[in-house]
Amino acid sequence: MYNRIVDMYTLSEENYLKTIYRLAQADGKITPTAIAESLGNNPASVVDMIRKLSEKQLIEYDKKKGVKLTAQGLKDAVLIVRRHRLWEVFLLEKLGYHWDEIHDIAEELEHINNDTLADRLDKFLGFPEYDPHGDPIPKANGKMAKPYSVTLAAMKAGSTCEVAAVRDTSSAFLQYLAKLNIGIGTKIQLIEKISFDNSLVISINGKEHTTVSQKFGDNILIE
Amino acid sequence: MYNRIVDMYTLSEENYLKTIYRLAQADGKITPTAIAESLGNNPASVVDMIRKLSEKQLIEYDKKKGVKLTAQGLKDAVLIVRRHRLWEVFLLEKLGYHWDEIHDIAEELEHINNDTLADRLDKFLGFPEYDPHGDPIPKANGKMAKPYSVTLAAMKAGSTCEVAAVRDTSSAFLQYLAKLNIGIGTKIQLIEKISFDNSLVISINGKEHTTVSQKFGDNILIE
DNA sequence: AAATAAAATTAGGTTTGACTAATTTTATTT
DNA sequence: AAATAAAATTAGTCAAACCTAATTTTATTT
Ligand SMILES: [Mn+2]
Ligand SMILES: [Mn+2]
Ligand SMILES: [Mn+2]
Ligand SMILES: [Mn+2]
Repeated sequence: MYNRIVDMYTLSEENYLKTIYRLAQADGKITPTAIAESLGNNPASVVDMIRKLSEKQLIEYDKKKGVKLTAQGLKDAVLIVRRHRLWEVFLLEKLGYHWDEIHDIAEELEHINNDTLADRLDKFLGFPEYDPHGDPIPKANGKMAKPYSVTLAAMKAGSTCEVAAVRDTSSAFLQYLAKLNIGIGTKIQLIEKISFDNSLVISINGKEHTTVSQKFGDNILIE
Repeated sequence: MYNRIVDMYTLSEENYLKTIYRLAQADGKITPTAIAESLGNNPASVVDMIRKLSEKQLIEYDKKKGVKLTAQGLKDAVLIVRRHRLWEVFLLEKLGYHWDEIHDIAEELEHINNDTLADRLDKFLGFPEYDPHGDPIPKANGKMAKPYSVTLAAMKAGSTCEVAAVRDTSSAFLQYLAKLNIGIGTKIQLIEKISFDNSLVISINGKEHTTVSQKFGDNILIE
């Protein structure tokens, strides 16, 4: 049995695959508009690419069900995500970048492909399980740990948790976290939920209380 | 005084700059045909790009004198070369690639740019002076050691040398060298030059004699 | 100096992946 | 159910970076 010849996708095709993969992690159907927003492209352009990727059998598009990755598309998307997250670990751990600087560089590095590059990098980094934002790194076979999914905002008042991952990886959010001294592994106690607007009063690493928004709490994933 | 906004060149522009830089190291004028051959493109396409790069003031083209990099073009080309050679060191030393596998991957990595990436990589690698093929690595300011230029073929019979660099970095040549147990630092004694075709009878690391072609000798640079 | 060959250039075309503007389809309000 | 709004799609355009084929310029032979 012959394997498809894969992995000679264009940069754009790869970015679309990865975006569709990411949108598929959330709930709801994947529409041209959603993809367009996510990539900062025009929906008309997305429709073109949907056609192209459908012809290549990497996705299936049904008006009702939206866009879905095929088995092949999923396999390929996961490998791009693997490369992205491995490079993020490299940039942070080996080159000393801060966690708010690595995403954009990894966005380019992820497209460099070579039979063994990801696997060698993986080995060099000591086979990390999670990237610097707490996202699981797919193994060469596509398997990976289940992503964290419980948010700080969903916790009940009084309980304590440990930060496992961040959902939003924008500089704005990550720099705000840095200012608050919050990183992966930080212990947070939820003191009180303000019922008016769901603001959260928290204690960071046992320090004095701080108030953060619901949006903030929605973007912190806990163990 | 304002600096030009640089470093947002396309992949193609960067590859042209680097090729022109490389051709400038050799002697003779740089013609559209030479660039075309070097890049595997059609001369007509090269003429297009010569126009584009001229407009951007990265090169100057004179029918008589051929293509020349401007001060700005040279500066930028050298930084691309810097990235290329640093990544080659990384791939060999950190990821364990063989020296005949690294060029093609570096050919892609060199285009990834970020204010501090090259400098951080440089530091991480311990500020290497030479890449795995013996080519000097430009510093952030553009300065670099003088490239090796004396060839094995130019040596006089009887003398001994140490391999400092290879001129040809094709897999074919590098694998041949590996088979002969020749690498950077290998000691070679030139036993005899066959006057008929300039073949070279050499002794590698003091071992028994081997005969190699003039072309071979032209592509080995010595200390 | 002609003739010929080689190199450079022009003209026109293709593909990829964007775009805008117009239209059609689908969903939401009233 | 009609009206309206939103989303999806089509049609046509554009720039980048390549190409081929034809032409012009330059270099080399005879
Ligand atoms: Mn990307
Ligand atoms: Mn990440
Ligand atoms: Mn390159
Ligand atoms: Mn090299």
